[in-house]
Amino acid sequence: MRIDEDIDKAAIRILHDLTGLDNVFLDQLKTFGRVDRHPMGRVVTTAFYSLINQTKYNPRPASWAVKARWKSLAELHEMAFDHRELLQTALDALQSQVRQKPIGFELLPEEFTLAQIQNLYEAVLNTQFDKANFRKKILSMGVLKPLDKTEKAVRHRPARLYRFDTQRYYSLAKQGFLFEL
Amino acid sequence: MRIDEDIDKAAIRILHDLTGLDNVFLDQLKTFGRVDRHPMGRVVTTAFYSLINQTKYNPRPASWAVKARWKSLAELHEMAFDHRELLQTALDALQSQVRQKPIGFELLPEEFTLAQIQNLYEAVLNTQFDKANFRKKILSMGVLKPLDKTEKAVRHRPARLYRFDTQRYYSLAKQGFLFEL
DNA sequence: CCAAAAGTGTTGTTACTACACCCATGA
DNA sequence: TCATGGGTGTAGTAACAACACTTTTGG
Repeated sequence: MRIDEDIDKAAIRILHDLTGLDNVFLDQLKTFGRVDRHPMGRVVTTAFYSLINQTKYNPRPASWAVKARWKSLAELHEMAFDHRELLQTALDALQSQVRQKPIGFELLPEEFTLAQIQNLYEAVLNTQFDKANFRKKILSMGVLKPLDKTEKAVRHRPARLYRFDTQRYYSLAKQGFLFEL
Repeated sequence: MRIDEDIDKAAIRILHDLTGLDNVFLDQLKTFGRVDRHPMGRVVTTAFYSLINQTKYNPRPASWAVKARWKSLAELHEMAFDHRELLQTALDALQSQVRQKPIGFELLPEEFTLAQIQNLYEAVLNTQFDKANFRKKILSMGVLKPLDKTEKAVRHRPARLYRFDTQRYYSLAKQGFLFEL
């Protein structure tokens, strides 16, 4: 972080410099400050995590970060320093946040099917949901706006598309409504 | 924080130096790093919050912090710098944490009555609960160990005392059980 | 017509709410 | 014996889980 830069701004800038990404969900996670966490000396790191929709955003790694690319969790092997711990903290935070705030939609296209949300939640929470019950629950929250559109070119009945209704969510939230999957 | 000191250790030390308190619940909250948050220059603060049981711990303010004392929220007026924001962040975190982790018991004596827990939750969450339903719910979690003791010297039917069963909580938590008020 | 996934309805069970009531104690 | 809070039971309702079933598309 620069001497004349807010910490949040620094996180945005660093993510942008590394990947070219901008205007993405970014949330402060935790500050890691064990004395021995870096072999070269004292380094205190405030970690942030971001949720990025691969269909909407195209990462362009900086020249000094050419090896930056998408990896599945399974692909990750050794990580530097205590970065495995940082990652685990982020995953825990994600699992806990995704159940009480509608941040899951950050990972979906603007328009999505109910099956896509369900798959997302099943992946993030590492569980299985009953299709009928899941859609009843998520629709009953009233924050999904059904569109007059369907999927195209699938070899089965095409699914209706939905949009997350931000306006509606905030007006409900103001009245004490809790998003809770 | 000292150059050779873990950030968590620093928080423990500072709390101890200021108040004499030791071995209390202490959790990292968030790191505040706006450029303009301190008029004297750039200050980045990692805030922690602590839950302290007044009946168990006796704060002894350091000589250079003689004005340190307990204040109710209502008593708080102006606070320095962005400390009002820090406090609000802590309160929000407390409300959200207390509903999903059994940290409320940090604020109670070792042995407590069900009415005490209920009062605590009502105060923290700023709500009211039905007595019968609240006790059914909290008892059904199975993490309260009933004692063969009751209150003394009350001019009504004395209430049974309970203890939070840490062992049991951890063994349940390992099986995926979620504390949720 | 078939396979595949979308989408709906029903039924039984569990959890929650509201509220009435009894109990034990000190004054 | 009264006031006060401790403690319990029940009935109605809402939420949830399981599962069977119908619908619509492409091949």
